Amino acid sequence: MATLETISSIDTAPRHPIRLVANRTGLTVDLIRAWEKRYHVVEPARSDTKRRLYSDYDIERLRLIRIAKQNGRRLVDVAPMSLEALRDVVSEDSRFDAAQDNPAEVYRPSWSNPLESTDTQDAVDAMLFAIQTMDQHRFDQLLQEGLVKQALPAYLETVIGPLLREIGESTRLGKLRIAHEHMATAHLRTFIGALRFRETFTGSEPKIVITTPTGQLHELGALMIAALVSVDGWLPVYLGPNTPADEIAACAMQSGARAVSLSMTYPADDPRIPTELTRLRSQLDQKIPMFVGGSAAAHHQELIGRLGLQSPSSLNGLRQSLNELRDRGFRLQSA
Amino acid sequence: MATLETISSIDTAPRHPIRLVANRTGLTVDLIRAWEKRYHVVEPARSDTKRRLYSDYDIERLRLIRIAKQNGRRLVDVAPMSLEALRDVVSEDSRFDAAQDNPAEVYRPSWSNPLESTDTQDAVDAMLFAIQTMDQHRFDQLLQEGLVKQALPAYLETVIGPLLREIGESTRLGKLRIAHEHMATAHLRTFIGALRFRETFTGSEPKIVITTPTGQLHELGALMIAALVSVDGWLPVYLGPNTPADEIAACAMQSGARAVSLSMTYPADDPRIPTELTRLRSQLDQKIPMFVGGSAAAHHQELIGRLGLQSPSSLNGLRQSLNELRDRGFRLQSA
DNA sequence: TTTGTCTGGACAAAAGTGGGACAACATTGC
DNA sequence: GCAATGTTGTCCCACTTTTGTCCAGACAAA
Repeated sequence: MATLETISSIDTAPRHPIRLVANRTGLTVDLIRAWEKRYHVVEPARSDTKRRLYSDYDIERLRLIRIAKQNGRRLVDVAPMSLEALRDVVSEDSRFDAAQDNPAEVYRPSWSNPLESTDTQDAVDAMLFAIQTMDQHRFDQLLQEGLVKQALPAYLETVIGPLLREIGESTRLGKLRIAHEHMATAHLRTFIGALRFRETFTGSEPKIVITTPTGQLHELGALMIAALVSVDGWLPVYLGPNTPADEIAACAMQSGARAVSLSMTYPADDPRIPTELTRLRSQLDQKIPMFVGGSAAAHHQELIGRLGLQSPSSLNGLRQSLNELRDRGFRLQSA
Repeated sequence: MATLETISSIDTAPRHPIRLVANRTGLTVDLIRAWEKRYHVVEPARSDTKRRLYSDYDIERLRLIRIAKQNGRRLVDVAPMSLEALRDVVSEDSRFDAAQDNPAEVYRPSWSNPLESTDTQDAVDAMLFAIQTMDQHRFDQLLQEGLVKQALPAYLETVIGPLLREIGESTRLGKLRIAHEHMATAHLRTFIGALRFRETFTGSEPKIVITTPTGQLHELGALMIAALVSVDGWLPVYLGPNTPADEIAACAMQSGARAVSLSMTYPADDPRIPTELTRLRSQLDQKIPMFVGGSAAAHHQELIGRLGLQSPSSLNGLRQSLNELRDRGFRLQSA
């Protein structure tokens, strides 16, 4: 039974080119070579033409060293360490980081509680009050009520959207606790998700892949879009948040989607966004339009223009574009 | 489970001209020919006049190779690979790319493994098939149907749990793409979330805070617990995934919860877990029991014992503990 | 006739290699 | 506080290997 030894061991077979190592570790090719030259951080095997060939073990080492550096360690110190020592160092550092948290604060409601919600601002305020008082039942009730008063698209644009913004802003300012935000987000996830099933399904709807790119962990924007487009006779293929470009492309192909929509909110300047969008655009059939929305889209105007993506300025704009696309599709099919 | 292998087989009938292949894969015509000449990447059949005729299989190969190249692989390395090997390589790469935050949702409850009757195994297989073919409507239908046949607690334990495990495993093995897993996870999030609203609400239920600790991003285990306990007359205060210890404590205090339940699955050895659990236990009223479950709980036995946490070995065990707690509470209140 | 594909080869761009330079920054010694 | 020294990421060069594009002339398809 060699299991105990072998389980945790990492493959030391050399097979990965330097470019792949750079992709996986987030280091640059130059840097990997420089580290090797100076400190022998890793000593990769070579191909018969002197190309470096790295093992999984090497990659893990580099990854850990990078994290150690981010935690403030010096390269000279960590370079000669064994994998185990590196793991220890890294986990010790992150343990320390986790310890510094924000202090608890006294809770005091900062919104009044408008019982009769006349206009949308009142509706949002009432919901914020319910969130702050952790009154889940009331929150659900308000969400349901609002939906009765307005059609879904208007409701999403005038109530849910502003509500999300207020929640984010209030949490940032400390008016809401993270716990409140979490509870509200979880409820909204359930609520908006359930909306999609209200529409009947005929099987002939055009499909649209909806998700967020790698690094974007907030899914509510995308989920709102899924709910919205299902009203207009699209069938959303909803993938949740954080989907790699390759997977989005493959999904669009397999499902035969006619469009792709991405939502980006936070972090707005994630360096992976340009790469991912470019990759997706290049892998996707040119006839399939890509829509990008969300607050972070504004930070990538140039890229969006260069890649020829569509970036509607509002949910309504998105609806209109999709309606046109759908109708154009119908004409094509019948012609 | 031969189904999963067979349905993914690809047509090898040669019929596509090179131009179409170029359009579909995003490669140029010249490049496809060059790859063939130099590395025999694909060896298409020929028409009677020597025109190349590609099969769907060839196209898939070329598509995968293109993606592998974008991931940093060298053409020489990937050219001789089989389709399966290519799939492995590509899915491995996109999993470990600098993205590296989204390893397959491997939900392996430490607390279940009943003998799986053929009935439920069939149900799971049917769902897996729907997922693989991206038949969302069918998947929803199957989820709903299953719920009619069994009571919710049994359904969660015998169908949903095993399904999650199979999805995780299949994705790891490359039988499912990450996109499939994402779609399935998103649907399950919606489905399980909606279950909580089936129960009527009297306002007198004891509350239980349910979430996952910092670093644990997979929420389905926690959400299942929320659905489960609402059947037994608890009101879940559900916070979604990744909640810091301080926030959980504050939430328990504000809502007046009688218990806290945490789900931990991946990563099992996150160094933040001990810190967070210790912190939470110390901030929480000693009279409030903490339940921890999920596959990662097994990695922290010693800690769980030291802190005096409860770690039921099955969903049923959790139910029983909570029922006792609830009834004890009633006696206390009426006394 | 016009357009597209085929073969084989030529050529050029991209990417990798070893070596070194250099600026920004941190640390040390005084 | 300041200068000297050490650390580290980035860039440049000359050269090799790998990979993408282009061309010419023959033939096939529309």
